[in-house]
Amino acid sequence: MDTKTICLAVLSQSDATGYEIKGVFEEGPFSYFQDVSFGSIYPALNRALEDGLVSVTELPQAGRPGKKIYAITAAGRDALCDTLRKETAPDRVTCDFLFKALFSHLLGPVATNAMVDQRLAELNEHIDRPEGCGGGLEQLEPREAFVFGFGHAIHSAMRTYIEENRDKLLPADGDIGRTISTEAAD
Amino acid sequence: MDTKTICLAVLSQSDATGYEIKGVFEEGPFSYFQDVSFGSIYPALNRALEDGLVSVTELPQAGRPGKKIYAITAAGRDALCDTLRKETAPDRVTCDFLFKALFSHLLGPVATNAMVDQRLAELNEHIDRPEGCGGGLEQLEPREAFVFGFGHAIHSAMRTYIEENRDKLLPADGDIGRTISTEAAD
DNA sequence: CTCTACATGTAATAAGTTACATGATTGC
DNA sequence: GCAATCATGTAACTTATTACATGTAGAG
Repeated sequence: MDTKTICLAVLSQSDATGYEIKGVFEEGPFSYFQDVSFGSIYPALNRALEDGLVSVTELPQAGRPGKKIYAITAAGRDALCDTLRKETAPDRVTCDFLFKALFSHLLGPVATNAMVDQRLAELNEHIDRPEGCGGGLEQLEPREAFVFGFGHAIHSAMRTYIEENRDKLLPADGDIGRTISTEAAD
Repeated sequence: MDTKTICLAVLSQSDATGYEIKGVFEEGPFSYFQDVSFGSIYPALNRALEDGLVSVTELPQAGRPGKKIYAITAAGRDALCDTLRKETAPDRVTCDFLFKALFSHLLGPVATNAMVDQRLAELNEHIDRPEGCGGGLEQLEPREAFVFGFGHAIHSAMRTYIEENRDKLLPADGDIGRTISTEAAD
């Protein structure tokens, strides 16, 4: 989703600074499917301000650059709803992992196993970390629980699939891949 | 994965034209996790040619612009292996669907239901279409079957999860969402 | 007669990432 | 003292998408 929409969506929940907007999708239960950087947030907020989609209250702070607390306007809310109704970008399961798996014969069994183990470790980290949301898991609203649970379900399915099928990525010779072969480690 | 790597990877399997490279990830069993357009393929191939990663054989055709059949070089194969060993970009479950689900209260029950139905239809289309690979499903190599099966498993998991939890996206009032309410259709 | 497949390529445009610049405070 | 957190912002860079330009042949 484009940065402008992300900003408007966060602001539709509560007023926030650019810094805080980044935090919503950087940590917490929703970090797994969106990503934003300051380099796109701040320009997006300024553009939204020019377009009257948000308003800003500046509160100066000692030393630090003044906090700019953004709030969504009625026009912003309309624009957000419009976008949510229109956009129907097809979903993407874009992981480089699959790409590498498809060409795992070029990697060799040792590097392939290492890659698979790493991917499983990443998945486990995500799955076994329900605290990721900052301790407020039980307070999630149903639709938030839906999104959080979606990630959990999908990552679990990935783990299961990988565990059950990883042998397909290795030569059929038996336990070559499990043993340290003569292949040079990278 | 960046276009250059995609091109090299396809060429590592067999010689191909830019047109054919696009086809590999546009249709067939691997189209669900990668995307490429001509606007990125042709420049990538020309850059790869300059860098000595591929060679080209031009065969003129009547009328049509001459076919340029690219082949990977030894240097290209090395570059490809290097990239596959290094890159460990975290995977992304980037679907706008989740984003919209998170803000489904702004859509209202009718639009939300429509969105969910549409997503389910898309998933079903993908899941129930094993012919997607051009009829050669049984001939897939194990690692290809792994990647194809991965998509199937994940899409099935998504479908199951959505079917079982879609009620979380609607108000808890019972069957409001299932009935045509007074809400205006978009 | 038009649309699609074949086949390559460029240019305008869009969008985001990374790195930098600034600067105080708090924890290690 | 050094890194991290808070806090905003700009500029350079990379990358890809879209639309266009060109042109034939076959299918409907």
